[in-house]
Amino acid sequence: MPPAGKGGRYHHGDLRTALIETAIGLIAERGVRGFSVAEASRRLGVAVSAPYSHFADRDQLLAAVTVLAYERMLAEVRPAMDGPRAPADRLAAMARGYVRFAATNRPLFEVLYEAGLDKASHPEIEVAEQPLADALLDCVRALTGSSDLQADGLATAIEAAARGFALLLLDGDFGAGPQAVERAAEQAAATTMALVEGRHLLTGHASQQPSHGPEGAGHTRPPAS
Amino acid sequence: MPPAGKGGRYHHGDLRTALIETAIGLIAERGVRGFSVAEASRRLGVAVSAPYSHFADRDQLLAAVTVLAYERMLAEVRPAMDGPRAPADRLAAMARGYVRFAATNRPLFEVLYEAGLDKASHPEIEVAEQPLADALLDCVRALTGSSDLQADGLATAIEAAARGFALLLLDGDFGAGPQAVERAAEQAAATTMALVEGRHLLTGHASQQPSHGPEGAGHTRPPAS
DNA sequence: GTCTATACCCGGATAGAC
DNA sequence: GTCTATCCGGGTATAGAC
Repeated sequence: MPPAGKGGRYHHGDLRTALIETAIGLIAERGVRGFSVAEASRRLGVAVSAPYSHFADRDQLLAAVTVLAYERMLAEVRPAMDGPRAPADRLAAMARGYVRFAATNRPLFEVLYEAGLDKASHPEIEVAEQPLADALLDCVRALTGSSDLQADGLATAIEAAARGFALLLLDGDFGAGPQAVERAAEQAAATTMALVEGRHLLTGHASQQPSHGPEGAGHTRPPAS
Repeated sequence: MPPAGKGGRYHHGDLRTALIETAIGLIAERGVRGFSVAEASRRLGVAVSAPYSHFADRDQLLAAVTVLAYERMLAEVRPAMDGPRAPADRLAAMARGYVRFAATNRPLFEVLYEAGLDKASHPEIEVAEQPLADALLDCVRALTGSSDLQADGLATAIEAAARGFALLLLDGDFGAGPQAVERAAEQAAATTMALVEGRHLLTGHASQQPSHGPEGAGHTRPPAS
């Protein structure tokens, strides 16, 4: 998205898009918590009030970034599913892609889990998330046959491991640089293969029915929205 | 600790400790990002400046909470290591304990990974962290014999998976309530067993030598400190 | 050790002109 | 759609009195 129209003037260009891009850069530098609409405005040379013509509030802007993040992640992971490989290899490739995505799109990965958005108030996010979840489940089911119980357990274990590897990588536990990324990605892939091999041990199931209701215990926190 | 009416200064036996406890409660309600020294002071009925007699700044207070978090986590995980079980079972029990700790000490778990503290400026944190890392490695090595390469790979995979399960649980992906905690903990344990079984596939190694140096790539972010 | 008071900075969000 | 101006709230941290 080049600054549309009049050379570099956002005033009549696509400020909405520019805000999203700038937000990503800002998050890369300061983290989601350090992101502010005011600072984004300053960087774009517009008034601090300008963004509010495009987003109702700060959270709406972050939600838009989140949707973009899921789209890009899907783009990074999808190639893994289209190869003619065996299901197990496809799963390993998805894990690899997930970790690579986290490393090469740090701010986008970060916004997914640290924006603190209330999913109920931002339905677009769940929509954008769905294809990824489906892709994983499809792939797992191709492997476990009709055993839905085992499929859920395996899918959750793979998801947990991949996310864990991504976080360890971003925390610097693998060192820095491109080799670190590849080490982490390969290890995530290998872990996935190991989980596939030992999948007979994973009988548990993760999520309930989408029972969106106020439930029993746990201290829940009021959403940031 | 009710604010003694008005204007009356009243003496805590130990404001420092009270601040740490209050911080935990505050983090439970608002998250690390929502924690502020000012609010903690208000809750304790002391002046906003009082905490600065005990902590140089906000980060020092959070660092103290972090140290406490590692101590409590160690207390929750250690029993898993003392049982007379086989190494594999001990590892599974550690994973189970880790997930349970995350669920029953949410704010402490949160502060570990979201406080955004610069570890270099808070050496106490690394000290408190060490026993945990050692415990895991010892346990893994009892299993893999002298193959340090495989030991590292397995330890990292277990750590990644456990952390992933803990996060999925806290995100609500397992539902709510005590049964959700147990489901997640059991699945983390089962996943650990599966990883042990398939450990021959995990050859990668995670962290370099503790080469604490400014390294190559990656966009690092200036510490919050 | 704790108080009062203060200086200073930042962010979100709105009203109304253009 | 964007600007200017403004209100409002919040946090960090320090100085100096008690």
